[in-house]
Amino acid sequence: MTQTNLTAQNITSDFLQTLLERDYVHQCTNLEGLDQKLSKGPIVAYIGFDCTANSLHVGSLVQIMMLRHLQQSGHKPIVLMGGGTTRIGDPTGRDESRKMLTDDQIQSNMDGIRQVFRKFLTFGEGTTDAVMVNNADWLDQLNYIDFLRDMGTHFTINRMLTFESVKLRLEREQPMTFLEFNYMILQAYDFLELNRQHNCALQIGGSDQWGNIINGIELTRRVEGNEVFGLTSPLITTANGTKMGKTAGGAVWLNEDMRSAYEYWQFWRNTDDADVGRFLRLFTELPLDEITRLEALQGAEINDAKKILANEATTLCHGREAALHAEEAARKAFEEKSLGADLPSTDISASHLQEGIGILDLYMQAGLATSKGEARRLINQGGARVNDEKISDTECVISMAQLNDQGSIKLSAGKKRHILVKPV
RNA sequence: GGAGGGGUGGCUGAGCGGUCAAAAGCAGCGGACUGUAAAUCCGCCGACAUUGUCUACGCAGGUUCGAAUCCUGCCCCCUCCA
Repeated sequence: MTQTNLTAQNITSDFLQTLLERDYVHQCTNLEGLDQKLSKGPIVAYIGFDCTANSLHVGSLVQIMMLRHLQQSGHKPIVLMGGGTTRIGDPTGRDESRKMLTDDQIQSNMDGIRQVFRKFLTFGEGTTDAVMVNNADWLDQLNYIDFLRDMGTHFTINRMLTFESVKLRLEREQPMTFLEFNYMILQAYDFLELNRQHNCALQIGGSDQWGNIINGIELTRRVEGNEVFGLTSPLITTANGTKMGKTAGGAVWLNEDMRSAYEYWQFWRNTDDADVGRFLRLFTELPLDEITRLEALQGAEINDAKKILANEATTLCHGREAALHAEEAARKAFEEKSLGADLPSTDISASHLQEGIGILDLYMQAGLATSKGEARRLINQGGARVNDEKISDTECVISMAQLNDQGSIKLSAGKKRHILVKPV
């Protein structure tokens, strides 16, 4: 289980070639072996996803993109939904056990996540079509004693205690329950099961999954005598050291009903200068020479590269049309400082507006402030604008009179947050 | 079961009878500077109400003119011992 020298030299498979060139690879259990296998013909590979929320966010995007590249290289991706393991909770990187989710919550989360994958992968019955499976299908039926006898013998406590996820908890003297301790065994069993059912030969995951992946590989070898592989991606951080994907409004969700295409576009548009090249490689499919050119842009010109990054990334997730809309809305809002009909909008009762709505309430209804106090602060500090006119009176009333020609009112909070209020 | 330590605002973490809506840092928000970047600087940062009211320091009571701070009971967490 040695870590191989990670260079694109001597690599013959398209898939690994792409991954290495674009910096997707952190560690691989056996790069040469995997390369050979990939070169001989289509293989099946999987990535597991938790069902802890009803959408994935950009934190999972590297994983998703790897599956996409896999499929485009002529291999078969399996999206493993952790319907069963989500009931346990992965202790990796956590100090506390996860709160329990009900089966209903898990089910509805899975439904939401499924929507995301349709955008990035082609599903179906063909050899390279993606499939989605749920580990609850096999985990839920396990018989405890049988499972212990069949699988338990392949794991030693001695070794399990050396895994990072366990060791850290123990060292930090944070309690780890037996339930969580079993997580790695169940995840290992997933790999074995997928190898049996689908001849799956590769598990991909984030670098924090290394230990879990190793366990699956070893279990599969011991039980089936099959050699399977593991590959991890680096943890993606931003230039200023924070985990990528966290933003003012919380997680950057991939489902459009949780994060509009406009906001998604804006997220990429606001990428740190230093991250532009790396993100273009990871999150777009532009050719490498084009990326090299873009990331070399200096000063304000790098904004052009950011727009391309935003367009490409948004296209992958929400479609070309939505991306262009978002770009146009942004152009109007930031470059022309005009109203921007494509900005996100919110509805408001027309009769309410007839009577007039206090500016503070309006900001709250538009979601630009969470309390009147916050709205008041915004106004007092000069960050509030209605139709691009600064508001200084916290008591002013907004009515139909403020409607612009498009029949809406543009509300701004600061320089970046804009929303159109439309009477209904 | 025994001994000790602790539960404070989104987080970290001070306060240990009034001057505490509660230090400090982080996060967040606004402004300036810029390139819708970074760094930096300034301001704000419980709620409602035009400076007063209400809600807040694990939960429930009590002492006091007055408690996050003292007392009682309960819940939860941690450490050590058996």
